[in-house]
Amino acid sequence: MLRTHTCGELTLNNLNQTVILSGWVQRSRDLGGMTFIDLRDRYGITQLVFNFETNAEIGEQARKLGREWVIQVEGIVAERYSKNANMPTGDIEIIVSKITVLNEAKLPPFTIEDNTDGGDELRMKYRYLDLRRNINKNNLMLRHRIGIEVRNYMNNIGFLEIETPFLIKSTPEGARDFIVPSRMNPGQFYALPQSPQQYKQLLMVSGFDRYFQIVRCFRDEDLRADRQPEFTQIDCEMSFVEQEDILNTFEGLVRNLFKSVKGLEFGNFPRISYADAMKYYGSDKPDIRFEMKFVELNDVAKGKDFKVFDDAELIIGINAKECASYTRKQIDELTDFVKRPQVGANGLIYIRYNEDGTLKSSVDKFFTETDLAKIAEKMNANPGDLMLIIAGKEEKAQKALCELRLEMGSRLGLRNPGTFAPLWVIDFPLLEWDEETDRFYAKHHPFTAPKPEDIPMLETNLKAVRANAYDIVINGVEVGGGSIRIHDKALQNKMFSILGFTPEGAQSQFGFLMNAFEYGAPPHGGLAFGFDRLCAVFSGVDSIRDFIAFPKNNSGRDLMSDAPAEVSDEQLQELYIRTADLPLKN
RNA sequence: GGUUCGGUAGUUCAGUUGGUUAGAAUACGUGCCUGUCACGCACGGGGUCGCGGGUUCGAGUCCCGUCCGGACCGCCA
Repeated sequence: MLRTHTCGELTLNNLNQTVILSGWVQRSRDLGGMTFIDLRDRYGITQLVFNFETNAEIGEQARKLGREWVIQVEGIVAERYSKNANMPTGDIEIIVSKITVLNEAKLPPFTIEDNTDGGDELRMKYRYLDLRRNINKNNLMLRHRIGIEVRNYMNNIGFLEIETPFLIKSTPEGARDFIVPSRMNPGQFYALPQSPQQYKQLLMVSGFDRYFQIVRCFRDEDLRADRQPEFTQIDCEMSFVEQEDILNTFEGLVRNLFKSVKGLEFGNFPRISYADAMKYYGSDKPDIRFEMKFVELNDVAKGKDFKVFDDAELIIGINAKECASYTRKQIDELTDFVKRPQVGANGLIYIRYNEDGTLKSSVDKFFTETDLAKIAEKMNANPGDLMLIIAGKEEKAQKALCELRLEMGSRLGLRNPGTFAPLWVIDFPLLEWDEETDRFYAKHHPFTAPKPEDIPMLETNLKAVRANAYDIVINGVEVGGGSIRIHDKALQNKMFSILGFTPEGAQSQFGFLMNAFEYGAPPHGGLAFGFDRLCAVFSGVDSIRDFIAFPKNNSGRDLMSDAPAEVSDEQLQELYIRTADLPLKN
């Protein structure tokens, strides 16, 4: 037997038992007359003790053990002289009588400790070692926990988990597909799914009225801390439902996750329309852990001969409570922040509402104290507050002020990772105009149903048509989104034509789905959660990589295996792929 | 495609205006130490300053190029 117990379970209840433990040497402390070794496995750490007075021979063996060696020990559970209240096994230690070295280990390139000395790159290269650390281990355990809770909950309310194919047909809409050459069909390619979208709709046609799947998805787009080329969705679809049914069902799921995983109770999630989200937060995924809503100032700010304001399409501000004491330097910092190309504002105007009731601004040349007081009143500002104002084209100003609002929220400590503010964003626009290609794109995807009351506008005002589409947002992170789908063939054809597909083009891209819809498609809709993001949000961190066992870096590389890599000419020849078109190196 | 930050000991970093033998912490090794748990103390080994070129009497430091990594914008229905 290699072990009788794990390294995390022994307590005073096991006193005087003879036990066998196996694990990794975390660290040793050699005090001369005695040596302590921390033995680690997935379950915890147990202290081994070696006393040279009672058994010098085994003490000598213990001294030779290096970091991360894999060992097995046999010994007796004893009560500690000096206990360690910080660890679950801190009351006991093992008086070891026998050591077996199961495997020696090279010195790890970074220390396997909670406060490791390793940098990101190195830890990625040796990811299997990094996963020995508590932080990563706990993240993967949380992921497992959430996955189990999702499956239990969905099962309990009648959902079936059904797998869909990974080798599918490429679709031109949306994200770039990863493509896979077909050896048996020269010159032809599969695509890896960006999501099981069309298959889950086919399952609705098949009558599986409650489907879900925890499934890997693939998108060949540039990466971020919260975006990986392969990621996992909790993909869900339901038949015979309206938007309200879906929101309620999945709000139930999220509420249950919060309760079972975090022990938190929530009432009904607030709902906000896309239009209001943009108006008040400048974002379709607002962080509503704090207020600081946008206030539109066009009527009180224009007409004072200040060109920036008079020329602006939109003038909006936020009220940073209790920030009137901000120094010139701090305000300059904020100005630089919004002027960064990524944020894109041309400048920042401030109005300081001093404690004595006077008003001081960066535009005093154009605005009298009375003018400023009007703005202050509109922004609900009080003495001690600092108003920050951005003007410009509507979209640009909203985006910049959104960034500034989040920055101020962070600076003021209003974005506590332990606080959770979920909400639904609903009534998304159906279509999005693309200047570059001079055509409409589906904001969500081409199967999204317009709101019934907006259908007449498909003939008159495409930009104003709203969709039965919705996102669930937690703490400013879009953790899920979905829509009611079109199940009416005529409406679907109308959509394809608006999106610029010829009937033949639509038939060749989506024919199998369209054909299926002729055989009795039920009304249906669904939603997909980003599983990795959900885990990250639950932990209050930004990076989903921390919740993926073996993630890619932001160039899409696996630093550990060094994928992607070149393949042999033979492999390429089998696939009828020539290398001649590759960019030359050097 | 773009913006920006970084690359110096196993590791994390410092390195002033271009100037003597490139430092610290930690890790590692050796010795001492009987209650440690970030043990302590002493000593020691450890460097292609990412790579290539240039400027200079002299380059870790300045310039050009290049490779690698991080963050972000575009992109991500």
